Amino acid sequence: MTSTAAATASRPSSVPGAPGRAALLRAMEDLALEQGVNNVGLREVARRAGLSHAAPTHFFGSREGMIRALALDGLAMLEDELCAAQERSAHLPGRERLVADGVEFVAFALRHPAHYDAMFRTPTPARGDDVLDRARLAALEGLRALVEQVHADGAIGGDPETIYLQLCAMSHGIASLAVDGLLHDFGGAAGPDVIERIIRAQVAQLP
Amino acid sequence: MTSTAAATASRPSSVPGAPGRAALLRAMEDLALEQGVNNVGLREVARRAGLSHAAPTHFFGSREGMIRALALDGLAMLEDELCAAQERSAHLPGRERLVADGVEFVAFALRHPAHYDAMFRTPTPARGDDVLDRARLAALEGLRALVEQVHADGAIGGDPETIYLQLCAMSHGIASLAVDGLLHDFGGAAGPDVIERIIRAQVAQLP
DNA sequence: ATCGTTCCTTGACGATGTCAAGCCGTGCGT
DNA sequence: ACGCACGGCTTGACATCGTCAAGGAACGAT
Repeated sequence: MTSTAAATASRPSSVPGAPGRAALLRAMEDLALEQGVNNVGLREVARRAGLSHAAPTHFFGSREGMIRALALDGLAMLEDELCAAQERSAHLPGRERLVADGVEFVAFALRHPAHYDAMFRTPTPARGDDVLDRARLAALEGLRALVEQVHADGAIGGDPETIYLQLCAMSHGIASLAVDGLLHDFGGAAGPDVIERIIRAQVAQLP
Repeated sequence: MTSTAAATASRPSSVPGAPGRAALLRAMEDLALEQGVNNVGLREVARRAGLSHAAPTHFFGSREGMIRALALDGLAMLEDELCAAQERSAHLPGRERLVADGVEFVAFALRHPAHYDAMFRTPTPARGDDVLDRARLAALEGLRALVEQVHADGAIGGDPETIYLQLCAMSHGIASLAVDGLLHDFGGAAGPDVIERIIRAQVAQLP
């Protein structure tokens, strides 16, 4: 029950029980990609999903609830995709696995900017929401475990906790800049492979 | 001279020509601190500033223009404060100066979260705005120059461009997480000095 | 045939962003 | 002294928005 309930709670877009709900989430993602998450309007989402103007409020309770739903959706996706990336790179040496995880994290943000915004860059629904906090922790648990394992294997030294935070901060920083189109600003003459270059440099420097 | 002219141009809130404008900017900062930048409403700002409901549109043209004004205001402040921090730490060894600059950057974000949001975390007015882009570059020029100087002094090795980007990404990442209250989530048992600890670790690892 | 659920709509409310038009004091030219 | 342009702001109106209460249609179970 718990697993089904959790899956249902965190990925409501895939349950067939409420067709309109999934349509709304899809429409919202489209709109968020076009005009940014905090410019999406409930009524426009409903219009695009072919439903009445109050359908979003019905399903999500409020505008904030709708963004929250997108965030939970995205966090479940990120958890899956980071896990898959780890399996894909399981045969590589320790530091390469860290690079792969970091690159995958930023790539996810660029692949799903609307989701990423809702997940980590929309301060409003972030405060005191246990479900959301837990989902965020769960999505990153893989990275944390990887750091500890690579550390245990002796491929890196130092304090694993600090290193995990460094990687989180750096990945989130690059992802945020990239999603906002600010990397080019900051980077000046930076090519398209800046992201991997920075992450690689970062991991190479670890003690 | 340049500093005065730049401050006047980029900090219109301080010119006495339009008393209402400064009052609006102040009211907006207050409101943004309470409910987040993208939840501030023009009418509520006007109300709090004691002006009519259309005063903000008169001065800033639009909601987006008002956020842009807050961003420019903040960028000028950041430029000044980073510069001051550099002078304060000019006598320290190279790496310590990098730490001081990074810590000051994040401290600024925590001291002025509303400004920081408008400056670096509000994607809407960021696209294709030369003035804003230029102001962002100018605000960070000090950090870039510092990295190059410390590199020229031989205190760090590697590619200064990459290192500058690393520091930017990391600082922005920490600042974003901290402003959103997510650092505690990610950090688990992290104390209040996490920020300096991460930055210090980062700088210590530089080649 | 009636009940209960699920899924959604209708209608209304106050509040918002934006635009056009106008008001009013200060300073300046004449 | 007088007009007059200009900066600084207001008034009023409009479409649109988020939210809420109430209700209805489809549909399986009883």
